[in-house]
Amino acid sequence: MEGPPAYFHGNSTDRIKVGTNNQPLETTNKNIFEGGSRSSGYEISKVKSGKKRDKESRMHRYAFQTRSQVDILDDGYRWRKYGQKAVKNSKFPRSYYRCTHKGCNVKKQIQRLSKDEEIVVTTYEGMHIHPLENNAAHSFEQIFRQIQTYAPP
DNA sequence: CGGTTTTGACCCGCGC
DNA sequence: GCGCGGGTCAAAACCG
Repeated sequence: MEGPPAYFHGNSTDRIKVGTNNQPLETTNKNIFEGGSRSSGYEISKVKSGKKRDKESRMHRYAFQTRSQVDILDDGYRWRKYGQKAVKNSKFPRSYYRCTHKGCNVKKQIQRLSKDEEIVVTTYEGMHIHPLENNAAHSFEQIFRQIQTYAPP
């Protein structure tokens, strides 16, 4: 398996602190509820046959684009990476993270656009049922703040 | 040592 | 029915 981008190779443990606006951070909030042309498994309307316990997990989906050099944004939660797949239209692989809470099944996808490698699309799926770490909540709040107040040159 | 990343395999829905 | 594309699992490696 060769082909992982440089940023994946080198610093996978390197997490960006949101409070540190060292690099330009351009963010655009947009919700993607597309499901039209392709089946990407976006919306699970009906469950089917007694497969396994299937709860309403893929309900709240929210994604925002971030212009950053790092993929992992510190939102104050603990994430465990459980997969990485290459997307068809993207030159870069998509990473799958899951919240490491007890009973909190929140998932998170991180994808980088092939055209603009500076743009990182982060997609959240589900709702957290557990409070944030001590005072890490400020991280997420600051992310939101930067989303709305950033003014591109 | 424990938690997490890594990476290939496996699964599932859909289109041909 | 098979192949494709995307999503998840699980075992070993890895790092504090």
